[in-house]
Amino acid sequence: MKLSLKNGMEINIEQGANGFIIAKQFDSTIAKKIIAFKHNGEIHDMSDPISSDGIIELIKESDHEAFEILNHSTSHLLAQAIQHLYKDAKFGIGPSIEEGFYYDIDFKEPINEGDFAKIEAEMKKLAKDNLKIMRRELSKKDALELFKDNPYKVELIKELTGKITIREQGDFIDLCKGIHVPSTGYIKHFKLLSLAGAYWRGNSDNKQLTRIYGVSFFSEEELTKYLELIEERKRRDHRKLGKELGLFMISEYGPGFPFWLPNGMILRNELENFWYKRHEEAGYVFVKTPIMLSKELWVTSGHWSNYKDNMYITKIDDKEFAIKPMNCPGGILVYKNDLHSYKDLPIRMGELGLVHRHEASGALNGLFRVRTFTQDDAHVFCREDQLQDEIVALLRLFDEIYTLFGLDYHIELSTKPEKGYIGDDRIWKKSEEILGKACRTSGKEFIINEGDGAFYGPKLDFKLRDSMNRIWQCGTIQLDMNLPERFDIFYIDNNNQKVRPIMLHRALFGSIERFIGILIEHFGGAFPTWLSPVQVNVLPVNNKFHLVYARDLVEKMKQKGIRASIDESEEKLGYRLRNSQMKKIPYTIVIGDSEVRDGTATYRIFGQEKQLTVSAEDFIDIVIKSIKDKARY
RNA sequence: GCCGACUUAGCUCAACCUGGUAGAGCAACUGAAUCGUAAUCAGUAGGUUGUAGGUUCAAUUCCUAUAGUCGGCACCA
Repeated sequence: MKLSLKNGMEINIEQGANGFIIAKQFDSTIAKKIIAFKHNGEIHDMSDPISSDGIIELIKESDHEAFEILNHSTSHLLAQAIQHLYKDAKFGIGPSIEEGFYYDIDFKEPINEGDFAKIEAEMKKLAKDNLKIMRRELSKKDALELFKDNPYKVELIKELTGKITIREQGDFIDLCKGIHVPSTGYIKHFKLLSLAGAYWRGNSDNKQLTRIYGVSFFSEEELTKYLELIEERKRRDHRKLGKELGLFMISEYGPGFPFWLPNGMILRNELENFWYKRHEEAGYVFVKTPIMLSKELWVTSGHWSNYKDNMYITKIDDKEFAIKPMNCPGGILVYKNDLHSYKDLPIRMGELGLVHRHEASGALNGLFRVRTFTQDDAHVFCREDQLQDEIVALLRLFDEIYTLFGLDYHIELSTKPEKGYIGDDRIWKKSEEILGKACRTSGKEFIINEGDGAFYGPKLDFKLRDSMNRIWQCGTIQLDMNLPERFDIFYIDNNNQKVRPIMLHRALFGSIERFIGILIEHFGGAFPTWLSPVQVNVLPVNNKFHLVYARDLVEKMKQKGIRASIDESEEKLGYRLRNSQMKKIPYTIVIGDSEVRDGTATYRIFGQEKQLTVSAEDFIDIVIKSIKDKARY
């Protein structure tokens, strides 16, 4: 049978026992590298039956789809090896994921990472056997019979309709409609990475299975590269760098409650000052609301009924109070403190608000997930006719600031949840449209996250991608249809009528703590000059002859607002230079005979070996410009 | 909260499997060396091995509990 390839070529396909085998006429080297194929847009196994019309696109090793197919196949190989080594193991599911694969397995006896070596060895053996991966279809009844000893597969089969697809490789059979490589021989370069508990079907009421994570590549180089990436992530871990650079600490006396150390405070203050300045320019006013407010307020806002268990509660004179988990009710009280005319709107009310949330102990993670953090919050109260412009302005501001840090991002529009939401459908639909339209007006692409909105309104979430290719949710723009109603806020329109304003919640960094954590990892601790705790480090070659000039230079820099330090220790220059580099100080300058004689400074920038000599004044100007431009260096 | 692992000097690690009261490097301190771009040399000090129990003649080591941390899961207004 002949089919046309996407490039116009015609290829022969042959009907085999399981369907069709493609590309007989390709020479063996090319054919080997074809993993699967797309037919009319759908991905198929080499053994999938297809109709004889349509266009075929071959999926080769280099395609991302092939990576997914390989990893999914590797998860089956893992399961087969486990089946050989642990007779009582029962299998859940084993999909491919963004960076590899996992398989959820119910072990009779717990295993640990020490067992990986022998599992990998068994996998290698099975891969070497080059078992053909076969597809078969069964009736539901036969499938239930086949998997009768496995309650997990039985549960899955019961929910399926029509023919049940299974995969067979040697003595291993799995329920699976996914796409696979033609045989286990394709699986050569893989590694088991970690072990974790995971609830069956993601539901915490269910039993926890053991999840084994791994990753698989088509070449040893790719695997090595990936393992190096993991190492690099560990080197850049904000918890490690935070300790090394003296930015923050977490004491066992306060799990989830970070301490800010002197260097971290400098960074944080710079960030906050910048935030205030930029928002002031954007027409914001600022408030600070109390971190503890009475229970009634939280009952009114609805937080008491929704989040009581995650709030810290205390008593004052027998009256219940709660530490705020959000800033909005405080912001609303400020709004209600005045009567507002339609001419006053929009009111953009910013607050770096300290909030506390009782997060589950297992959720805590450095600065990324803490129990107390500062939201760079703002509440925008506006008229309906102003909403669109407000959102467009926010999109611009967010874009400007994320770009400043060199952070790529994408936007997700989260829409009305299935249930538990408030407000009527018409307003939801309209709000969702406005959010989408604002994105399009700003030329921002977005993807829709169906049903993922907050119960009180739809939102735009900003997901940042750091230099390590990981994604973090930071910014958010949320429409609130709940609080204005609950607190009965209004403005007076031009007919002297009370009108409910629209309320937007928005955060750009999300949490200052988390954002700094991201920055630490994104920059690997080597911050742009304006954020660096120490911006210039001065090394006199010899304390006898060069100290006076060096101190004088440091003093001059300090007067210009540069954070300069001097290393006067009686150590060799190489030693002090090394220390300076380890602290990732942007500029290190060396002062010796020639600098003192000529009134110059010889400097090198962090991470570079090049040395430059300029006049002391020029050097100061270079640093000041770097700070002012918020440039990397 | 759940599953698994881990916790030894300020930091990074060793000794634990097979019980006999802990070692190294860096940092700190003292001294010598005064040196031009990523670690000069020598010496000193530093630990009731996370905490609480238990087993044992003897526990850093084995057992139990507990706290914290890490990898995930669940959660994330």
